[in-house]
Amino acid sequence: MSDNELIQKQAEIFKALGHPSRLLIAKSLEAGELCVCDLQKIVKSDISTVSKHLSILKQAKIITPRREGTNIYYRLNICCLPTFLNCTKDILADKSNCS
Amino acid sequence: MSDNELIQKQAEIFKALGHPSRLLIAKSLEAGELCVCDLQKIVKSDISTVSKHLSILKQAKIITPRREGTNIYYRLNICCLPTFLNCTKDILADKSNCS
DNA sequence: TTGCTTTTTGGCAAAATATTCAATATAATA
DNA sequence: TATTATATTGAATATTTTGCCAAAAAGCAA
Repeated sequence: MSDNELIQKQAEIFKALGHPSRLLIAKSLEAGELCVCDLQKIVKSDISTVSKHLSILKQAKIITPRREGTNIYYRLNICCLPTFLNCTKDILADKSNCS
Repeated sequence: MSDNELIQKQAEIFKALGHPSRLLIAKSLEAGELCVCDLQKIVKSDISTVSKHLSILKQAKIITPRREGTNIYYRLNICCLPTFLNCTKDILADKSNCS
Protein backbone atom coordinates (compact mmCIF):
# COMPACT_ATOMS: atom_id res chain seq x y z
CA MET A 1 0.00 0.00 0.00
CA SER A 2 1.40 3.41 -0.98
CA ASP A 3 1.79 6.24 1.52
CA ASN A 4 -1.06 7.94 -0.22
CA GLU A 5 -3.38 4.96 -0.03
CA LEU A 6 -2.52 4.48 3.62
CA ILE A 7 -3.33 8.06 4.53
CA GLN A 8 -6.56 7.76 2.59
CA LYS A 9 -7.64 4.66 4.52
CA GLN A 10 -6.54 6.10 7.83
CA ALA A 11 -8.50 9.27 7.15
CA GLU A 12 -11.49 7.08 6.43
CA ILE A 13 -11.16 5.54 9.88
CA PHE A 14 -11.11 8.97 11.50
CA LYS A 15 -13.99 10.14 9.39
CA ALA A 16 -16.05 7.12 10.37
CA LEU A 17 -15.49 7.92 14.04
CA GLY A 18 -16.07 11.61 13.43
CA HIS A 19 -19.80 11.52 14.01
CA PRO A 20 -21.33 11.59 17.49
CA SER A 21 -23.65 8.63 16.86
CA ARG A 22 -20.91 6.50 15.38
CA LEU A 23 -18.48 7.37 18.13
CA LEU A 24 -21.15 6.48 20.66
CA ILE A 25 -21.64 3.14 18.91
CA ALA A 26 -17.91 2.45 19.02
CA LYS A 27 -17.71 3.40 22.69
CA SER A 28 -20.67 1.20 23.50
CA LEU A 29 -18.99 -1.75 21.83
CA GLU A 30 -15.92 -1.39 24.04
CA ALA A 31 -17.72 -3.46 26.67
CA GLY A 32 -18.53 -6.26 24.21
CA GLU A 33 -20.63 -7.01 21.18
CA LEU A 34 -24.17 -5.72 20.77
CA CYS A 35 -26.90 -6.30 18.20
CA VAL A 36 -28.32 -3.56 16.01
CA CYS A 37 -31.46 -3.40 18.12
CA ASP A 38 -29.38 -2.76 21.25
CA LEU A 39 -27.49 -0.04 19.48
CA GLN A 40 -30.68 1.56 18.28
CA LYS A 41 -31.80 1.96 21.89
CA ILE A 42 -28.49 3.58 22.71
CA VAL A 43 -28.28 5.93 19.74
CA LYS A 44 -32.02 6.70 19.64
CA SER A 45 -32.27 7.16 15.88
CA ASP A 46 -34.31 5.40 13.24
CA ILE A 47 -33.01 1.86 12.85
CA SER A 48 -32.23 2.48 9.20
CA THR A 49 -30.06 5.40 10.23
CA VAL A 50 -28.26 3.24 12.77
CA SER A 51 -27.76 0.57 10.14
CA LYS A 52 -26.14 3.08 7.81
CA HIS A 53 -23.82 4.28 10.55
CA LEU A 54 -22.87 0.67 11.17
CA SER A 55 -22.22 0.19 7.50
CA ILE A 56 -19.80 3.11 7.51
CA LEU A 57 -17.98 1.77 10.58
CA LYS A 58 -17.81 -1.68 9.00
CA GLN A 59 -16.49 -0.29 5.73
CA ALA A 60 -13.71 1.40 7.70
CA LYS A 61 -12.95 -1.95 9.36
CA ILE A 62 -13.71 -0.53 12.79
CA ILE A 63 -16.40 -3.11 13.56
CA THR A 64 -17.22 -6.65 12.43
CA PRO A 65 -20.64 -8.28 12.19
CA ARG A 66 -21.70 -11.74 13.33
CA ARG A 67 -25.11 -13.11 12.49
CA GLU A 68 -27.13 -15.02 15.05
CA GLY A 69 -30.55 -15.86 13.73
CA THR A 70 -32.23 -12.68 12.67
CA ASN A 71 -29.95 -10.61 14.86
CA ILE A 72 -26.62 -9.22 13.79
CA TYR A 73 -24.09 -8.59 16.50
CA TYR A 74 -21.28 -6.13 15.97
CA ARG A 75 -18.00 -6.15 17.79
CA LEU A 76 -15.23 -3.57 18.00
CA ASN A 77 -12.16 -4.23 15.93
CA ILE A 78 -9.93 -1.41 17.10
CA CYS A 79 -8.35 -2.13 20.43
CA CYS A 80 -6.48 1.16 20.67
CA LEU A 81 -9.60 3.28 20.72
CA PRO A 82 -10.03 3.61 24.52
CA THR A 83 -6.45 4.79 24.95
CA PHE A 84 -6.82 7.36 22.23
CA LEU A 85 -10.14 8.57 23.56
CA ASN A 86 -8.53 9.04 26.92
CA CYS A 87 -5.80 11.06 25.34
CA THR A 88 -8.32 13.35 23.69
CA LYS A 89 -9.70 14.19 27.11
CA ASP A 90 -6.37 15.72 28.03
CA ILE A 91 -6.34 17.82 24.92
CA LEU A 92 -9.86 19.04 25.54
CA ALA A 93 -8.78 20.01 29.06
CA ASP A 94 -5.81 21.90 27.57
CA LYS A 95 -3.42 19.42 29.15
CA SER A 96 -1.38 18.58 26.07
CA ASN A 97 2.18 17.43 26.76
CA CYS A 98 3.74 16.91 23.35
CA SER A 99 7.30 17.75 22.30
CA MET B 1 -18.54 18.54 30.85
CA SER B 2 -21.45 16.11 30.29
CA ASP B 3 -21.00 12.74 28.61
CA ASN B 4 -22.83 14.14 25.64
CA GLU B 5 -20.64 17.21 25.35
CA LEU B 6 -17.55 15.06 25.66
CA ILE B 7 -18.59 12.72 22.88
CA GLN B 8 -19.43 15.73 20.75
CA LYS B 9 -15.99 17.24 21.22
CA GLN B 10 -14.24 13.92 20.73
CA ALA B 11 -16.17 13.33 17.52
CA GLU B 12 -15.02 16.76 16.39
CA ILE B 13 -11.41 15.67 16.87
CA PHE B 14 -11.95 12.57 14.76
CA LYS B 15 -13.82 14.55 12.16
CA ALA B 16 -11.01 17.05 11.93
CA LEU B 17 -8.52 14.25 11.26
CA GLY B 18 -10.93 12.54 8.89
CA HIS B 19 -9.74 14.31 5.79
CA PRO B 20 -6.64 13.21 3.86
CA SER B 21 -5.13 16.69 3.70
CA ARG B 22 -5.69 17.37 7.37
CA LEU B 23 -4.34 14.00 8.39
CA LEU B 24 -1.30 14.64 6.22
CA ILE B 25 -0.83 17.99 7.95
CA ALA B 26 -1.04 16.35 11.37
CA LYS B 27 1.40 13.63 10.35
CA SER B 28 3.82 16.22 8.96
CA LEU B 29 3.76 18.09 12.24
CA GLU B 30 4.80 14.99 14.17
CA ALA B 31 8.41 15.87 13.33
CA GLY B 32 8.06 19.43 14.61
CA GLU B 33 6.36 22.71 13.84
CA LEU B 34 5.95 24.03 10.31
CA CYS B 35 4.67 27.27 8.85
CA VAL B 36 1.62 27.49 6.62
CA CYS B 37 3.80 27.94 3.57
CA ASP B 38 5.67 24.71 4.35
CA LEU B 39 2.39 22.89 4.76
CA GLN B 40 1.09 24.26 1.50
CA LYS B 41 4.03 22.68 -0.31
CA ILE B 42 3.25 19.38 1.37
CA VAL B 43 -0.49 19.37 0.83
CA LYS B 44 -0.34 20.97 -2.62
CA SER B 45 -3.63 22.87 -2.38
CA ASP B 46 -4.49 26.54 -2.60
CA ILE B 47 -3.11 28.33 0.43
CA SER B 48 -6.58 29.44 1.43
CA THR B 49 -7.69 25.84 1.43
CA VAL B 50 -4.76 24.88 3.61
CA SER B 51 -5.53 27.76 5.93
CA LYS B 52 -9.09 26.54 6.32
CA HIS B 53 -7.92 23.01 7.07
CA LEU B 54 -5.60 24.45 9.70
CA SER B 55 -8.46 26.41 11.16
CA ILE B 56 -10.48 23.22 11.57
CA LEU B 57 -7.57 21.41 13.22
CA LYS B 58 -7.00 24.39 15.50
CA GLN B 59 -10.67 24.55 16.44
CA ALA B 60 -10.48 20.89 17.45
CA LYS B 61 -7.41 21.73 19.58
CA ILE B 62 -5.24 19.36 17.55
CA ILE B 63 -2.74 22.06 16.60
CA THR B 64 -1.60 25.37 18.05
CA PRO B 65 -0.28 28.41 16.17
CA ARG B 66 2.71 30.60 16.93
CA ARG B 67 3.40 33.76 15.02
CA GLU B 68 6.91 34.68 13.94
CA GLY B 69 6.93 37.81 11.84
CA THR B 70 4.63 37.27 8.91
CA ASN B 71 4.81 33.48 9.25
CA ILE B 72 2.59 31.40 11.45
CA TYR B 73 3.99 28.16 12.71
CA TYR B 74 1.74 25.34 13.79
CA ARG B 75 2.64 22.58 16.16
CA LEU B 76 0.94 19.31 17.01
CA ASN B 77 -0.94 19.18 20.25
CA ILE B 78 -1.93 15.52 20.35
CA CYS B 79 0.89 13.28 21.41
CA CYS B 80 -1.04 10.04 21.14
CA LEU B 81 -1.60 10.36 17.42
CA PRO B 82 1.41 8.32 16.20
CA THR B 83 0.48 5.38 18.42
CA PHE B 84 -3.08 5.41 17.21
CA LEU B 85 -2.05 5.73 13.58
CA ASN B 86 0.15 2.73 14.04
CA CYS B 87 -2.74 0.79 15.47
CA THR B 88 -4.87 1.63 12.46
CA LYS B 89 -2.28 -0.02 10.25
CA ASP B 90 -2.97 -3.33 11.97
CA ILE B 91 -6.66 -2.98 11.40
CA LEU B 92 -6.15 -2.18 7.75
CA ALA B 93 -4.01 -5.30 7.47
CA ASP B 94 -6.79 -7.33 9.15
CA LYS B 95 -4.58 -7.90 12.17
CA SER B 96 -6.97 -6.77 14.86
CA ASN B 97 -6.42 -8.33 18.27
CA CYS B 98 -9.23 -7.00 20.46
CA SER B 99 -11.12 -8.91 23.13
C1' DT C 1 -46.14 -21.37 2.28
C1' DT C 2 -47.34 -17.41 5.34
C1' DG C 3 -46.34 -14.37 8.85
C1' DC C 4 -43.14 -12.24 12.07
C1' DT C 5 -38.74 -10.13 13.47
C1' DT C 6 -34.49 -7.99 12.46
C1' DT C 7 -31.60 -5.58 9.45
C1' DT C 8 -30.26 -3.48 5.09
C1' DT C 9 -31.02 -0.77 0.92
C1' DG C 10 -32.96 2.87 -2.25
C1' DG C 11 -34.59 7.35 -2.84
C1' DC C 12 -34.97 11.91 -1.65
C1' DA C 13 -34.70 16.54 0.59
C1' DA C 14 -32.09 19.16 3.84
C1' DA C 15 -27.82 20.18 5.94
C1' DA C 16 -22.93 20.25 6.06
C1' DT C 17 -18.43 20.34 3.81
C1' DA C 18 -14.73 21.41 0.40
C1' DT C 19 -12.70 24.32 -2.86
C1' DT C 20 -11.54 28.46 -5.34
C1' DC C 21 -11.07 33.41 -6.09
C1' DA C 22 -11.27 37.93 -4.29
C1' DA C 23 -10.79 40.77 -0.48
C1' DT C 24 -8.86 41.71 3.96
C1' DA C 25 -5.59 41.57 7.89
C1' DT C 26 -0.92 41.65 9.88
C1' DA C 27 3.83 42.25 10.06
C1' DA C 28 8.27 43.51 8.04
C1' DT C 29 10.79 46.59 5.11
C1' DA C 30 12.08 50.07 1.61
C1' DT D 1 3.88 55.97 3.83
C1' DA D 2 3.75 52.56 0.35
C1' DT D 3 5.08 47.94 -0.83
C1' DT D 4 5.75 43.20 -0.20
C1' DA D 5 5.06 38.66 1.97
C1' DT D 6 2.23 35.57 4.64
C1' DA D 7 -2.03 34.09 6.22
C1' DT D 8 -7.10 34.40 7.07
C1' DT D 9 -11.86 35.40 5.84
C1' DG D 10 -16.04 35.96 2.81
C1' DA D 11 -18.86 34.68 -0.98
C1' DA D 12 -20.15 31.46 -4.35
C1' DT D 13 -20.50 26.91 -6.08
C1' DA D 14 -20.11 21.94 -6.29
C1' DT D 15 -20.07 17.88 -3.82
C1' DT D 16 -20.96 14.97 0.08
C1' DT D 17 -23.33 13.56 4.10
C1' DT D 18 -27.30 12.94 7.01
C1' DG D 19 -31.72 11.24 8.35
C1' DC D 20 -36.12 9.58 7.41
C1' DC D 21 -39.60 6.71 5.05
C1' DA D 22 -40.79 2.87 2.28
C1' DA D 23 -39.41 -1.32 0.36
C1' DA D 24 -36.64 -5.36 0.21
C1' DA D 25 -33.68 -9.12 2.30
C1' DA D 26 -32.80 -12.83 5.46
C1' DG D 27 -33.77 -15.93 8.94
C1' DC D 28 -37.08 -18.34 12.04
C1' DA D 29 -41.34 -20.59 13.30
C1' DA D 30 -46.13 -21.90 12.81
